[in-house]
Amino acid sequence: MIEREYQKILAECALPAALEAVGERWSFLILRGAFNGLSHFEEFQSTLGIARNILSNRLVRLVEHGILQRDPDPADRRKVTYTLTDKGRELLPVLIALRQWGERWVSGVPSNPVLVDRASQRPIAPMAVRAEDGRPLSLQELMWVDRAQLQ
Amino acid sequence: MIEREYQKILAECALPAALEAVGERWSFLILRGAFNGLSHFEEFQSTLGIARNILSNRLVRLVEHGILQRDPDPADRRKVTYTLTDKGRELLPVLIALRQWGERWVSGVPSNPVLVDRASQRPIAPMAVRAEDGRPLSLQELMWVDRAQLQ
DNA sequence: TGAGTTAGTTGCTATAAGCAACTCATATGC
DNA sequence: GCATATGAGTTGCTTATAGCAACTAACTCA
Repeated sequence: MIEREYQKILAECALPAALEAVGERWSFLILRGAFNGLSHFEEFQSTLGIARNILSNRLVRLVEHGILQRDPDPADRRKVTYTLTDKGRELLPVLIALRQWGERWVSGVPSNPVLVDRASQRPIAPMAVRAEDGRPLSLQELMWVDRAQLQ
Repeated sequence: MIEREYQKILAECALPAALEAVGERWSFLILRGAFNGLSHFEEFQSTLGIARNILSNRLVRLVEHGILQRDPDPADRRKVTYTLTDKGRELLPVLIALRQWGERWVSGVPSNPVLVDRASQRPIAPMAVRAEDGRPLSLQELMWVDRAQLQ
């Protein structure tokens, strides 16, 4: 494959765009905190142990990208709540996939708490690349196809 | 929820461990390149436009973490090939989830090339958190449960 | 009114990223 | 066999990002 083709492949991929929004250090950990119920500056700061100026900067950026929403608390005007937007909530598959990978290949120990299906009370399935019908696919069952090639 | 509990929740999560391995700038883009067939230093460098010293450092770290494998080419002793290990290949769900999120929420345009099921020649399903039986679950259908609580 | 809380900001230092030029071992063409 | 090119880095220097400690300003609560 010639280099020109690589350039094209990699230029038409949304991964760099995604990383631009959430690829900085601490961003994922702040989002994990938000998924676990953190919502105030001091909560994020003391729980994550992140430097205050960095946290401030990251929160501004996540809000600018529409991933978190910043709302002054009307009841206590010192307080500000940061909550996930739809855009932010849709990052859950990314966080869970990374966490499961870390669990299996890095830390080696099961994480806690566990995300469970409310109905069955059973833990969620491992994140996997799947066919339209939901069947998990291995790398051998996958191939890259140029969009234009798709009938 | 008191702060002590947050500390515990976040300490028992494998996400920080995962980020330690692949959370640095460029790591994901290097891995994306590897999934797309890049294997040589000069290929990564010219395709990604990454500084040579940073690329060198990132490749060393990914090899140290067992995510890439470094092999001198016996046919041309100047060349070295970097290939994904099983540990590296299992990061595909993370990369795909991020790419799909970026596609939907940041770039707004479909990425190319597309990952398809070799059998059906149809694109893969969107990455989602799913129940054991493969059913996609929304955030409302999910809850965090302490591991010890599980029957 | 005075102490404590919340969400930051400021100034300074340390670590990481980026750039250009260079090295060194090999390969290739004449 | 020698000049030239290639592949995989390394070195030195500059710029950007992260981390730390101390400070501020608005507000709350006793």
